[in-house]
Amino acid sequence: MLTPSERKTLKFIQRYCMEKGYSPTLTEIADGIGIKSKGVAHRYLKTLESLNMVSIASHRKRGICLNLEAYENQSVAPIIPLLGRIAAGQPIEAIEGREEINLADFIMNPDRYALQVTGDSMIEAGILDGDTVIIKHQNIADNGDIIVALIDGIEATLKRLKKLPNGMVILVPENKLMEAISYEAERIQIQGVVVGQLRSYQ
Amino acid sequence: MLTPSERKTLKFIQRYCMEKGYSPTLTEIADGIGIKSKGVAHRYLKTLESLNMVSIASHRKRGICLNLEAYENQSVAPIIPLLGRIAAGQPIEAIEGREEINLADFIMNPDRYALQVTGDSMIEAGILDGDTVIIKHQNIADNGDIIVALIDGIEATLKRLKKLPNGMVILVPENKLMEAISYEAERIQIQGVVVGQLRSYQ
DNA sequence: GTTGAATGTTCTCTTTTTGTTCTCTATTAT
DNA sequence: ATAATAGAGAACAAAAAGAGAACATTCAAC
Repeated sequence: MLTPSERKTLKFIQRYCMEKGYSPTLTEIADGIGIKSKGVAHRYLKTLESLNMVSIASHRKRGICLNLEAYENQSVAPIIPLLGRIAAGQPIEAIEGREEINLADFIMNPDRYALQVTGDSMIEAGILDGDTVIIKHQNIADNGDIIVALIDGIEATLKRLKKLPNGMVILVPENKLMEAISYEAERIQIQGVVVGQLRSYQ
Repeated sequence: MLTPSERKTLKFIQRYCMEKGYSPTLTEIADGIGIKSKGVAHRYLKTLESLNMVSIASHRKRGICLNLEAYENQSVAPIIPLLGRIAAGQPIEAIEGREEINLADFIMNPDRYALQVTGDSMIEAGILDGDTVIIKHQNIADNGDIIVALIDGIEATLKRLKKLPNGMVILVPENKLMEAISYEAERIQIQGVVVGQLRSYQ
């Protein structure tokens, strides 16, 4: 298991390579992880090499190579570097403070589960056919929440919730081609609320 | 059987490891379970070790390792149950075979990073303002891929790629209100391809 | 080629942080 | 009373972190 400093070193190299396309020098590593001694940086690098996390071309400058397979096994926490913010017409803008995303935040709670979405009823809310939604299991929801609703105890559907003062409930699809339908509150059972959404393009 | 304090210690370690990817120090454990003495934390740890709940690398810092039995109680891997498929107008349909999603599979690769999206240029592809996209770092892409493009080495943008036979490149936004713009291939540098997307509603 | 600056390698040393082992006290249930 | 559980904290051992010097090698400019 890596020490925090070694981990920091690995992260720095990973990030550096990602951004620049070539590996950093020892001095840059030292600087990047906030120390002054390149000798120390070299020691960390040697540890990473002995663990097969990186390969080092001896004496070559910028000769560090990330070893992909070993890295995969090692990464226990679902953490991915967050490089910045992208907006049309601007350079990628760095984000202060938060430098990585922890997917565990998505699912830390045991009352979450996933559903795969079929159909286009929520397409204008950015939930497409084939997407996966993360549901938090709960029986009540607020106006405007996207919920998993069970109608008459049989049909399940993903819709935006709208509660009316007169006790009626409207399930609103996010698709111009479909119509919102209203029900008596007793017919609708809330099974959960959408707290996340993910899509894979692979 | 575990005493309440020992259970609390184990839970804390599980949670810590999942979030950070490495084990806590004794002081952190003490702090995490609400006591002041790291000596006491060490005693609990020793009990957990004798019960084979954890392994401890002697004298190593952050050398705690959760054992399998301990894992089983509470999932430490970034796994979330996939309950089924939801379609409007039908009961939730169970999915055969794959009953859980491992978020690590989803994105964990050393050549992946995340970017936060600003703007509405890809809204019709289901990528909304504020979403996070997972980028795979590569310099070539296929027609139809959604890419991070660097224009003239300065501007970064997220667009769908369209390559023309005459060497021109068109960056196509997925928004009716915006126009596709074509460039000479030399002006466009591909920084990566979108392989995933996620959104949090919290 | 030669040369020199930049970079990689190998050390020794010190400081800081963390793990380990104690002893002592308090509380609670049997 | 006794045993089990909880906690505080001191004292020491060991690992990790860091500084920095000295030397080796590379690589690009000349």
